[in-house]
Amino acid sequence: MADSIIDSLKAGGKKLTKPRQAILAILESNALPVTAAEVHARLKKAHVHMDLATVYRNLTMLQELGLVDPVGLREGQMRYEVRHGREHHHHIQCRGCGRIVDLMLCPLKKLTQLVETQTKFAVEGHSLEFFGWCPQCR
Amino acid sequence: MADSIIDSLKAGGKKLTKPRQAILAILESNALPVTAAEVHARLKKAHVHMDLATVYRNLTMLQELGLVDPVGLREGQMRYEVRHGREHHHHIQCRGCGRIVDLMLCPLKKLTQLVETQTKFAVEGHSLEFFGWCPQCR
DNA sequence: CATCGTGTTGCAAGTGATTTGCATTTAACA
DNA sequence: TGTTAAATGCAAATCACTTGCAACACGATG
Repeated sequence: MADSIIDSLKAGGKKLTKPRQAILAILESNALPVTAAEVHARLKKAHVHMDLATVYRNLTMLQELGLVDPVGLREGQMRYEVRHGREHHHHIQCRGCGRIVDLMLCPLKKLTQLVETQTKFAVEGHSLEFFGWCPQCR
Repeated sequence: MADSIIDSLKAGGKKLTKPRQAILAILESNALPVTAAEVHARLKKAHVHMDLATVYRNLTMLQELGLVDPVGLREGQMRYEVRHGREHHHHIQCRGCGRIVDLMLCPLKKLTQLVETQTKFAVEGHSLEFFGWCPQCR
């Protein structure tokens, strides 16, 4: 596991428990954002017994520490992906099969300033997701 | 109510029932996106009794017909707003008080083409929401 | 290495949003 | 006005997520 992750946990007064390591291992092995239920299922497949509540608690905590990013795709559930070692990016999801693909771009740096001027808000984040049809489902 | 809405309902084989009219009236009177529960509450305040399930069924149907747009702000519930008579736009929500402000801009026309080239998906829509702190909460 | 204090976990129960089955009603149109 | 498909109310169910609490496990310290 990356030192930066361990450092962040320590800085946040968090412990590096075995269940937590297992969750982080799953997250790090996944290129695409996963749901709590998916994390739970993959742990089970790896013969790691863990309560779903523990998965949720950890995902929430990791998000608060800024170690994972939430990804909302209007699915009725949240997805999460590790931030460590990856560029800030967005996603596109197929309306047919649900397949998710990373978009290695973010056009919103300039726009953020415009939004701040326009609204007087201090912008802290944004979500940008695309929906469409993948080549197979088209 | 706008003719275009009535036409769309008819084209979709939908009826213009009284409950449905009441829901559309609420939606049209709201500049900002509302939740199903909010619609239900405003109906109640206007002494219109209606089951929450009916509200949900109508919002889903109106979304399928493209008459309302879903707005996901990571609140654990969906919001909806009428599309009729309004420019395509996005939102910003305050992390402090939850206040939502319309952003009358969308920088994504060019980007959509880039995404299509990059992924071979046929892009059909996108969600773009900002989060931050409003002047009062800062 | 034993101890202690705080963070963590499992389990079970609880929420809150959204959906569904079904009997009854209603809009649209012949 | 009769017919029929769509729509509604009601109650129950589902689903994602959260919470209370007792037992447990890091990791700092002696």
